[in-house]
Amino acid sequence: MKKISLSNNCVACPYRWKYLNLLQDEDIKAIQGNCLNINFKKGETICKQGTNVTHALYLAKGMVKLYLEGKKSLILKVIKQGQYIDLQTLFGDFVYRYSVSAAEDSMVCMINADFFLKTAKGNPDFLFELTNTISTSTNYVYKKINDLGRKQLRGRIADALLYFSEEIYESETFDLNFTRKEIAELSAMSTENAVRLLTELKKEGIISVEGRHFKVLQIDLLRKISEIG
Amino acid sequence: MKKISLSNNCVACPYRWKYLNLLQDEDIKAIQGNCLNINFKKGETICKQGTNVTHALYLAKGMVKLYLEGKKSLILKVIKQGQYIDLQTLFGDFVYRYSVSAAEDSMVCMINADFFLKTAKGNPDFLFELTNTISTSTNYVYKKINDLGRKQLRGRIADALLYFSEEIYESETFDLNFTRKEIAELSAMSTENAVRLLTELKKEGIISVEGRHFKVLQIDLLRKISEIG
DNA sequence: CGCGAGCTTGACGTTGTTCAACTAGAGTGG
DNA sequence: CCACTCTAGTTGAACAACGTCAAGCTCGCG
Repeated sequence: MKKISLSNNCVACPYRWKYLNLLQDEDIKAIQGNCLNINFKKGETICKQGTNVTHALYLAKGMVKLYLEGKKSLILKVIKQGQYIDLQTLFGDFVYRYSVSAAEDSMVCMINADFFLKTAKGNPDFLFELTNTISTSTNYVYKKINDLGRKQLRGRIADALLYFSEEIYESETFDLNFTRKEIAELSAMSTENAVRLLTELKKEGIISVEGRHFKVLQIDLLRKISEIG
Repeated sequence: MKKISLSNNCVACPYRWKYLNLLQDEDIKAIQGNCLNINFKKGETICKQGTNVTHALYLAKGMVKLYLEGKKSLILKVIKQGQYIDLQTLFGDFVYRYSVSAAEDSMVCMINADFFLKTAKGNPDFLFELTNTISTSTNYVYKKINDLGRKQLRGRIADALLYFSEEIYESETFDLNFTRKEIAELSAMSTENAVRLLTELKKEGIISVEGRHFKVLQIDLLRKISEIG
């Protein structure tokens, strides 16, 4: 069951977006009046591919995954707290190109879409940072195309490990909250091959794996594997 | 040899961006003073992966391809006249993630990057449309990931044909100005397989092909092939 | 007429998926 | 506390998908 509540103090919120301060306090308070806080448990769906955007979604706490649905899923990326989830949809054609679900218990701020866009339009500096955010995220997607379109399995699993280590957990050791199946979906391969390649990398001493506990031992080699594909 | 000239009448330019009119004439004239027109012959490189953005690039006339370099190229997309080429780089981290070259003789307007950004920031409505443009283009890239990450060759070649027919040439018959190798690079497959699949689709009566002259005969079937992957 | 680039086809080897079987651990109900 | 079941993870073997190699073909151009 989701716990829903009205936002009560966006101005002083410790989880607020780092560029929210580009707005005047009165604008922030107005947003607050149009904002709901919703709690999602791990695994719950936050938004669904093919539906229309009605709110700007800001991930205040937790972690979510963006993925494409179909016979088999493809995980586009993982988003950590402190980021918007759906800006390019909000500023695009309002149709979600992907689904989003909680990778751990998460809290999402839902801000009325029209109101959010109006506020953005009235605050160029704020809008400018939103635009930068969208652009940076687009560039990530280009990298993803490069990875999927031109690398073999070994390169792709290396990409996934580097992604977790460098982007998501920001540490050479991490406790992954994703299954082998999800690693495979992130790398666009079968679960079996993801497993095989992980044990291979483990045997070669490039990583160590114990269940969900990972450690990158030779990051240079991992980068090289990623490069040569 | 490139023909370079100063822009001389952006206000009345028949090739100008459809949302340029959101700027005041004085702003447009200021842009004009910071804008060069450059002609590229087919095949010439317009910008190079890994380099820094110094200008906003607007494709006034012609057609270009965006592609990732490497041992083998991967064509991300084709851009037709009337669109900006590098907005997400300009608003991102200023490093080109892809190379661009002319698919036919083209004219590009190069507007000083700092000046362009400053102007955008000072004109929220204009900036808003730029943001929308970037967002829409991001959504296209998600589709591309879906195509490359989850479909087999047959689905991917169908995607390429639909892309040319529906997005680029906007006609069921078209004279392609790309080689078989480039079709393959757009679909992330070997040239040989691109050829094989095209003749296959031809034999099945789904398309007709004579050299570079294409005709989509059964678009429903093509869409179905694209869907099932 | 000869040359080279783009195109085409078949044979073959590699890469990656699918299927099937098995293990370990976590939760459940008697 | 012990069967029972369910899910995640693992491994091997068969099979399909795809790329590479080699050869030949066509057409435009010098």
